[in-house]
Amino acid sequence: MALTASEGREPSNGRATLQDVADRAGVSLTTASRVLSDGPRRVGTQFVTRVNQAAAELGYTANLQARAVATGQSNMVGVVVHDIADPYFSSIAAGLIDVVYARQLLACLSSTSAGEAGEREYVALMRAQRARAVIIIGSRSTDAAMLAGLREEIAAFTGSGGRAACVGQDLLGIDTILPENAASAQALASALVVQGHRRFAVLAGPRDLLTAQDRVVGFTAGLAAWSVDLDPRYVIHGAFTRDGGYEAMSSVLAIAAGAQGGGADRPDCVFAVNDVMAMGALARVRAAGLAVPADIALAGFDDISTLRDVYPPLTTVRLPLARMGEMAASLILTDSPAASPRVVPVPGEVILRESTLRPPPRR
Amino acid sequence: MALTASEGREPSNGRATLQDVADRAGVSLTTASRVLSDGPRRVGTQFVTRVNQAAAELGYTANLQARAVATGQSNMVGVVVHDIADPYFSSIAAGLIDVVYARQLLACLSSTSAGEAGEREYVALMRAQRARAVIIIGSRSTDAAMLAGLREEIAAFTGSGGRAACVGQDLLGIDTILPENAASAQALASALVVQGHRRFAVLAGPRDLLTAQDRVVGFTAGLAAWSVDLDPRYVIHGAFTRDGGYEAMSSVLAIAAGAQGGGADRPDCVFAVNDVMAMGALARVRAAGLAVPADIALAGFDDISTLRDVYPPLTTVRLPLARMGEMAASLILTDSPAASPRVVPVPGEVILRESTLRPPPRR
DNA sequence: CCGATTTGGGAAAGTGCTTTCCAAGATTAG
DNA sequence: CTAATCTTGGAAAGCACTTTCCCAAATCGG
Repeated sequence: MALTASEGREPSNGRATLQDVADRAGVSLTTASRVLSDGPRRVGTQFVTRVNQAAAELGYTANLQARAVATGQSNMVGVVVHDIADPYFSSIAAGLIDVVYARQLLACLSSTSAGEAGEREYVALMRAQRARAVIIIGSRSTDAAMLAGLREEIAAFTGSGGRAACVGQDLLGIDTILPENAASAQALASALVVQGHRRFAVLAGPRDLLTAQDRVVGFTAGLAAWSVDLDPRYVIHGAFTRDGGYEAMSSVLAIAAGAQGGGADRPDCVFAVNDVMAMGALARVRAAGLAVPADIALAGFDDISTLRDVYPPLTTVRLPLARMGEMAASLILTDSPAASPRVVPVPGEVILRESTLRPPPRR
Repeated sequence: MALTASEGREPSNGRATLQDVADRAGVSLTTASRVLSDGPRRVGTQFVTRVNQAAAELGYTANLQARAVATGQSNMVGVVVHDIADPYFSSIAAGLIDVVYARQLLACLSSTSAGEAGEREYVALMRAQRARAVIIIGSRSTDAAMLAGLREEIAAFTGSGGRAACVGQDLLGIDTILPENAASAQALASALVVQGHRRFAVLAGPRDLLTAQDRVVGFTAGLAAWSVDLDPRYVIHGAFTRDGGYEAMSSVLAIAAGAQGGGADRPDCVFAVNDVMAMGALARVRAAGLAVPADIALAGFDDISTLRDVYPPLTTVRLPLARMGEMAASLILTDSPAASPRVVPVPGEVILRESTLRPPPRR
């Protein structure tokens, strides 16, 4: 009783402080700090053990926030993602987080899914947190005002010493991992033409989403290179989601049915600008009583791993998503920022599978 | 020239501090703080405007780390996830992050995928960060030592004022969102028996993963209720992944082929303890030249949204994943911890689709 | 064996913020 | 018209750390 009282109050609330450790070890705050924060300064062995023991007994853990304030540098990396439930984003994020965590840093995710202005807001938050870096994953829209706002916020962030990188479009003037959407879509188009397809439809995603745009443009160029026309009526815009793909496919079928010739005009190959949309389109095709690829061929983009075993196997463009996340993380974790923003192109790989196989000509 | 020099150095490095703002506004640090951190204390209007203007001119943003140190409470919530690229986890995380972010908090994700001791390590990190709460998503293994270590760390965390919750197994003695794995698997088993299936195989996942265990146990119980035997040879353990499902299905086919009767013994229905494994199994079945459900029926668990359009549509158990994430977040964001840990059971819904349809008897 | 250098502990000054406490001036009540 | 209360600005004391600076003791070279 008397002993515990005189020994000074151990913080039973659980929040042991460095001072508590120092007191218990009978050393100065300074010494305790030196022992527990592996700095360059050496401390005598008997003190080291005493401090360590005291820390262990008190269950002490350094307050990293306070440390960050004192040292002026934090261990936080912000990750801006539209929708972490989307396999595209979550795959990239997974690669990213692995690298970040391996470097003893802390990855904080935003969910911008709700508000679109959320990106900017989150970067601002990261600045307030004095985060070490921020990584923005995902496609930029073409909304100039929003883009300008985001750029401004990023400038403020980097201006106050933070690093920034982006996976997607090279629009922010920062280090960027840039999937070659257009080139890959073009290659895909070529491959499909070679397979024998001629009448195409494109489920083009949102009109203002650059990634989607690039893929459409590349695809169109690929067709053009083979002198294959793409009927503009068959470029259907919609959401970048499963339902978007479903709806857009509905439109394709409706247009085909409405055209003279009673459907003879129907495209023989549909390109959905991402795999998730392709799945929606597939569902719609089946709902119409048609089969892929027998009645209509279908191709996607991204090669989402969860969808690699679907039937029919989906022709698509493989992007090394996890690798892209790792690359982004590596970019901002290099010692010093490059003089000018680096842009790392990431090629996609056309993967031809059954979903675009030309059916043998009917006898 | 003279002016700028005499006015005092504006921090051109971008890191404006509250003191800078106060100086520029010609007020005390205290007043600036009161204006910029909406406390209860009122400040005269002319000072408010002056401080705000100064802050705007300097591009000042409060250092949240410092604020956290000063106030003693942070805005961080740690989320422990095995593999964010797994749609099961990412769906839960999405719901979680939405709620967390809506409450102006910061969600930090771990990636435990690498090391299994990572969970404990991350909780420790969260304690060091003085995080407000930690949420552990995912199945616990039965490794007693590891579990004890994690519990210990969580105790330290809650002991120092943090909140903790868990989505998955009720093993940590904290608030838990508990999917009714066993009951749902049991219901699934019943439904499958009603559909006419009799000879079952179970792709059981890792032996030491409780979620997997529960599903197996529930499924077995469901069969037993109908006096349907489950041949123990057909309970195949393996990884909780697509490849695990593929391998396990290989074993099933091998056993069936090896049995006397030349495959007549083959199960007519296979239950994979999660959807991702079911996809792997599906791939294996197809590789064997068999069809689902014509030759063999297949059921999964989770109803992963990305897989809702696969062919054949997968019989499964739907868990409201995003909702579960939201619930978990809500649990730890309530004002005060409950006296005893709350356990919120979440029922699953059996969803019968084509993958388990009994083929019409052959003529 | 003595001056020069190293070693290592501690006091104190930051780090960027909040919050308590104090003291003037402005209101209000009686 | 004075005493009692509000207001409201600022000085200073935290918060939990790191780090600089100082100084005593120990080591070392010649």
